[in-house]
Amino acid sequence: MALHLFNTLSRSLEPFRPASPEKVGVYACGPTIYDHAHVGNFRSFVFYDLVHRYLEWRGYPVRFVMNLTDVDDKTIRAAREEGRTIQEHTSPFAESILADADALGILRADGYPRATEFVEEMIELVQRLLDRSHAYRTEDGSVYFDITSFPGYGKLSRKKLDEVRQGERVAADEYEKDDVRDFALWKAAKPEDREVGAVWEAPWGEGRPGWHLECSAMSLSEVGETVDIHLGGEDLIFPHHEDEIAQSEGATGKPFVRYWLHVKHLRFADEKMSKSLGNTVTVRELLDDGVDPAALRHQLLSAHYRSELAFGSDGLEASTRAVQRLVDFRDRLRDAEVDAQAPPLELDVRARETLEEFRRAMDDDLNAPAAMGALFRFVGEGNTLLDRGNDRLPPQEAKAGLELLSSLDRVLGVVELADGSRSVDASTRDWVEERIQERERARRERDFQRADAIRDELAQQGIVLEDSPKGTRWKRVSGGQPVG
RNA sequence: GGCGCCGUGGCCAAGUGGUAAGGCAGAGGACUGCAAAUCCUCGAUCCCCGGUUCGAAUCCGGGCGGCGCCUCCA
Repeated sequence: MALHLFNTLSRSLEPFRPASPEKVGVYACGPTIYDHAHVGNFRSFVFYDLVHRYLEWRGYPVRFVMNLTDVDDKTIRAAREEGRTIQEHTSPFAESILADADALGILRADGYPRATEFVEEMIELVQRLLDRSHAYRTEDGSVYFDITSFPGYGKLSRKKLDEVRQGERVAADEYEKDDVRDFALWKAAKPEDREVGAVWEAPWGEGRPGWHLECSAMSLSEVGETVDIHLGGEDLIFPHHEDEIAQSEGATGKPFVRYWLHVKHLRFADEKMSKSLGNTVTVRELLDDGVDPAALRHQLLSAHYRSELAFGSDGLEASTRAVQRLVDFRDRLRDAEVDAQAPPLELDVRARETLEEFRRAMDDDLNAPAAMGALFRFVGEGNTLLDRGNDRLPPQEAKAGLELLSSLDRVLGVVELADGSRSVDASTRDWVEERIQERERARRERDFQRADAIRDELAQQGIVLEDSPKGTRWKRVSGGQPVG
């Protein structure tokens, strides 16, 4: 079976066929960088990363781009409040968001274009739309897209034009449009735009780009006229993506996007997490509170992207333990005794089966929860087999098992993250070893009170001991209590 | 009002026609000095009511409940 994706455009599962085998172009709608990103945003970004990683795992050459919106109503308002230019205001947030992305093990994109870097391209795009009579200028120097000039308008969101409620938009809009449903390509400069440096020169007057123009311009120049996959949150379907299609196809006459994928919202305290509802939690806050980044990543992958994900501390707690189970199993397998004479456990057979199950799940519209189900089934059965074999197995089986784990983790990215936050420096290592030896002496003398005191002391530092007939093993675990 | 989604064991969550993956939590047991890790055992008539079918969590109709979009939003 080949990879299948649910295309919002057709509302159905379609086999994935990129326009060209040479390069798969992916454009992801990124954040507006006027504030720190919250967990809901990162549900999307982690999903984008899953797409990125899975396409590469599947062997596609990928060009993956995510934009950063650094000029719009919100950035302008926020910059004014701080008395800064939009540039000054947004730059730190771009850094903060990329830092959070790193913390969650998100692969770097091939590019993070910012709207303000593509104003020239946007102006050209507007000009093309004017030339092709898809747009018109108004007296104040703004430019609007004429949606009646684009017959396909509404095809993504499945809205009928005459059903769009018009009253509120008229009241809310202070510009002069021919038709209230038209949207701005270029907004004539206002004093508050000038204050924060959000003004550019254009043939039809000074102003700034409209709401949706940046994605079209950057997508066209950074990925190409036809993008294979365009990613975004479900809230962007209308009007953002609908307008992008109109602009882009209006300008190029070519299909803009082959596959539209939209992520459902994160639910937090029974409603969607969003800034306007004021129920957001930032990634930064969670990490500062000691949440294991690997657990957060695991949690964000634990529901299918087209389902709502109920976010909360119970889930984070469950994910923390689930991640530890993966790490423990990997360590157990890595430390197992390999011996060509060992009786076969057939772990390699299970590894092959698991790989197939994993691929089948991911091929089915990137079903990460089902894919992780296959992984955990392997862990459970693997533990049983190792128990049976007394942690001794043939080398090729150990190798097959470890390779499977690392292969699946190239997609999931959970174990590598967990390893990162569990690393221990040399001096701590020495200290731990020393304390363990001391505890061993106490145990030999059957001074269990003292032995337990040492164990507790280590536990306070996040070091957990596991006694076994082969000696005492130790590991670092993630500490801290999730909030929410 | 228009469009759409969802309702699976205590929590989270796969499965969408052949009688219920997985994670977490819980109970009992094995192992352990005690733990930890691990293993074994235990738990769901899949919101309700009808219908289609040899057979439905899965399809259809109705109901109840929750959520999203229609406006900035991942």
